[in-house]
Amino acid sequence: MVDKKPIYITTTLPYVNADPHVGFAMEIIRADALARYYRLAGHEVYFNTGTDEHGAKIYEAATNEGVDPEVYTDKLAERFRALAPALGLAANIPGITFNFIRTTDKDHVAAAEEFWKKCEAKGDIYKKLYSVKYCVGCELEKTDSELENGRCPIHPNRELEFREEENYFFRFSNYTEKLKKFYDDHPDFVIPDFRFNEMRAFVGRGLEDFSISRLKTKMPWGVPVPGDPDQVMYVWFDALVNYVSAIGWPKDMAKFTKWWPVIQYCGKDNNRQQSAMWQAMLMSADLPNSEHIVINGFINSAGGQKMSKSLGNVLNPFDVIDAFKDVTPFPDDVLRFVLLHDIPSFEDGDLTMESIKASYAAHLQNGLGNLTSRIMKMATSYAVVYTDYPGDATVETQKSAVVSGACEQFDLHKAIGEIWSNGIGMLDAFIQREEPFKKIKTDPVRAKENVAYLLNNLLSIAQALKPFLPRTAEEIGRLIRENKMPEKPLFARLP
RNA sequence: GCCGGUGUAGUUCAAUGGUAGAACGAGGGACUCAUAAGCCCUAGAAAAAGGUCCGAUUCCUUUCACCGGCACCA
Repeated sequence: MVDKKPIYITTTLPYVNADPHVGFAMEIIRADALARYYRLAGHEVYFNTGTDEHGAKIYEAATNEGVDPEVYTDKLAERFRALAPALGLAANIPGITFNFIRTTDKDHVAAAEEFWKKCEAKGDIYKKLYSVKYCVGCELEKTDSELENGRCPIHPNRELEFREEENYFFRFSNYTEKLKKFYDDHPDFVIPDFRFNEMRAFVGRGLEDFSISRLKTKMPWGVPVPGDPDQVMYVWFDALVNYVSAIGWPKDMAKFTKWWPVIQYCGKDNNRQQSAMWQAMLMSADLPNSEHIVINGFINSAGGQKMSKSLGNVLNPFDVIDAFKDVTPFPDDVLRFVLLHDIPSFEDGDLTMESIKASYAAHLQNGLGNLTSRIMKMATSYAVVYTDYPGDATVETQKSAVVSGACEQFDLHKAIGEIWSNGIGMLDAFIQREEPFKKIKTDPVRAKENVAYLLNNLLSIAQALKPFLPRTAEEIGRLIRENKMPEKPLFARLP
């Protein structure tokens, strides 16, 4: 067997100041589906996810609860760790190394410090006095984007104070030309192309240095800055390093070299950090750049309305799974299905509990589930087992080429859509056209050939579905192998 | 404001300089292997105005609407 290139896929690390939301569930499910796809294609795969645990917001939240940040983050990290079993992630698949990193892990902290030193040795880190805008009314620092007409929108009658603070900065400005060249040399670096264009425009305007540390007296919850006990790293700097520390950098360079570079999934609000800032940091540390940055859109509520707590339209991934637990043994696959099938790969999409139920009924209950039952009913009744069927190699090859082509372009929405439009629908039509259930009385030989053909194709659908709906695909495969009807409907009607 | 994008059936999307396709939803029909599922049929669409062209949904211009980006929120 030819050794295929090892594949390293990572999600961003969600900030643990809130429970997992459906947008992150989508990100991690897409990354998981891609990981499974590459594994099935014969690659060894490293799958990384985890939690980003430093920074002011977490420090404040912990303080408000009156607990140490360590205690607070330990609790929240477990909530995110629980996503793996709940979402059917590939945590125990041979050939896929599942890694859950916390930015508070000892190795990660050491890696962040080492990374800092590399950038510093390069001359890309310097200390600078700069002024932050401070609203006395809010008792908070304000960024320019938070201001209206140079004033705090909550306290427009108060003058902003300018407070001086000394922080470390990263010489992002050194990398304007290098990033431009890198982008030009890697025309598929950011996916989709319109997100890449945004980055080209951003870098094209010229880059400003950004701050990468905070005063420890104000915010102690961070990785210490090497050689300066008064400062901790700003959470971005430390968190981004996880993509290399997760695969052993710098202490296990053999492991690092095996897996790097990485395919990174992230939301559209993370484009700049991943595609520009992190890439400049890698250049500074003399490490090769990432391989691809894949940018997801957001999930909105009905009519494209943003989800927000105040509107009460926030969709919780665990609620979705819960809503289907009584009608199917695979409620996690229902969530995976709607996130992959109903949301465009690169644009924003809408999702509500109502739309999920409609999609479930149309595609899983009346589609895949029903098709499996009707085929397996005939297969068991006529004693047709799954070996020695005639097959239709041409059609199958074309279909799988479309699916795998779409996967390799990160268009998982297109890939799973193809399985429904050119797989399931065609088999239902075939049954209607050939009527093997009638033919069995007049021409049993032909009828059994028809059923064998159906079994063959149902199996190929199950194979194609493995990256997307792993448990369902496995169950359909089992039914075919063991020549059994489903004991209960795979996807029963909702009450 | 500047830059980029989008505007096609009730909804989500597709293709195309020459008859605009599909899926979901809606209405109807014949069947029965199946989860009253599935199959077949039907209805239903180019934001507005101008230009180029024999011919424009497609190319160009303008208007309108919506979306994204324009750095320290992770």
